[in-house]
Amino acid sequence: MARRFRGESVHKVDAKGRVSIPAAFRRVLEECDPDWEEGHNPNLVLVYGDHRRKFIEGYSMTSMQEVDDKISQLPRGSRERRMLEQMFSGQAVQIQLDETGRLVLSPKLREKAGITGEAFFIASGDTFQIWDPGLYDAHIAEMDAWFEEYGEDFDPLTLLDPPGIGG
Amino acid sequence: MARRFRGESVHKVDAKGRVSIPAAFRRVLEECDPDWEEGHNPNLVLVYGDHRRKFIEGYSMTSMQEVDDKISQLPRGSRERRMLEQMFSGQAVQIQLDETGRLVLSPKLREKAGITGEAFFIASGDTFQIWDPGLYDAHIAEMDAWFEEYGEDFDPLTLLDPPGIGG
DNA sequence: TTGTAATCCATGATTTCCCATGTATTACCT
DNA sequence: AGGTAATACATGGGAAATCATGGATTACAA
Repeated sequence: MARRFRGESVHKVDAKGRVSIPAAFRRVLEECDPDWEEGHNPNLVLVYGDHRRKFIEGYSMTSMQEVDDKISQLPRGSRERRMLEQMFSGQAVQIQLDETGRLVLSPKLREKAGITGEAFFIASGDTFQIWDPGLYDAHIAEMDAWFEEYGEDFDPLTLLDPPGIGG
Repeated sequence: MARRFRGESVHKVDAKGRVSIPAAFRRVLEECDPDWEEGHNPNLVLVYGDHRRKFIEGYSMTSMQEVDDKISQLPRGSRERRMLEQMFSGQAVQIQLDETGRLVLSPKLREKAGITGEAFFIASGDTFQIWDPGLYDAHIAEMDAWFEEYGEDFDPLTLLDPPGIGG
């Protein structure tokens, strides 16, 4: 697995749909784009297909490649494969960052994710997510509620070694 | 498990948020950064987590890798995994020490940990923690109170071999 | 030609880098 | 052992590069 994204931040979305992506994310995209070279702009893939998810998912070229490889190992014509191909091929766009590290979220993408004036970026392993800040807050609140079930001073690290899974 | 951090100390935080980290910690970070080489500066990951966490946790690259690996073994999309990715990818930053062994705590990080003019560093196994000195004192007091429950002459080493858990 | 989109330029705010200094430690020599 | 030189550290200040963002300009296509 290539370098991972880290961090979270909010950026303005202007009238043209332009948004800066976190500078730290650019470094990862550059490293993970086999075609990238110094002085040029890295490519990435935005996946918006899953209608149950209210955010856009950003893939570096190498992590997209990993997904593609896995998909092509599924039996041709299988329901699973067709579904995944639709999502990662059809309902996704490959784009290139511009000179100043911005990308353009088309009206369709913005509409899908409910993004208007601001976009919230958050790393998630080898991908990152783009949310409407308000929707993300709601999402967090949900997570928190679930979290509370574990008690006040619960340490998430204990989730790393779930009982019953030999480590 | 790679080399462990040892020791504790207090360092000034300047107006730009720069702090020296304990020199001994640097040696560990260097050894535990696969990309590090003599004359360069080691990388590390700071995890600041959510509002419940009143300190910043520093990971060497290898110990972060261990956590990442464990996370990627959890089922994709499970709440546990999402929770952990949020914390270790989203609420974390990868940074590099500067030439003089300092790192920069961004305003967000300082605010999260309540750090102002000074930062307290303390080793904790294969990670270390960064606290506001005052909050750390309070934390210690709490720990002490809990410790008392075990009785005055309790030996902490006995915690290493808890009854009922085969070693 | 008239909107739409991709480029190019501009700028204030941050962040990084580079240099400087005083002090504490260690190494070394006599 | 005592003194001195040589490092390694902790900390500060300013210059330079990067970033986030807005506006204008040019290229394109309906």
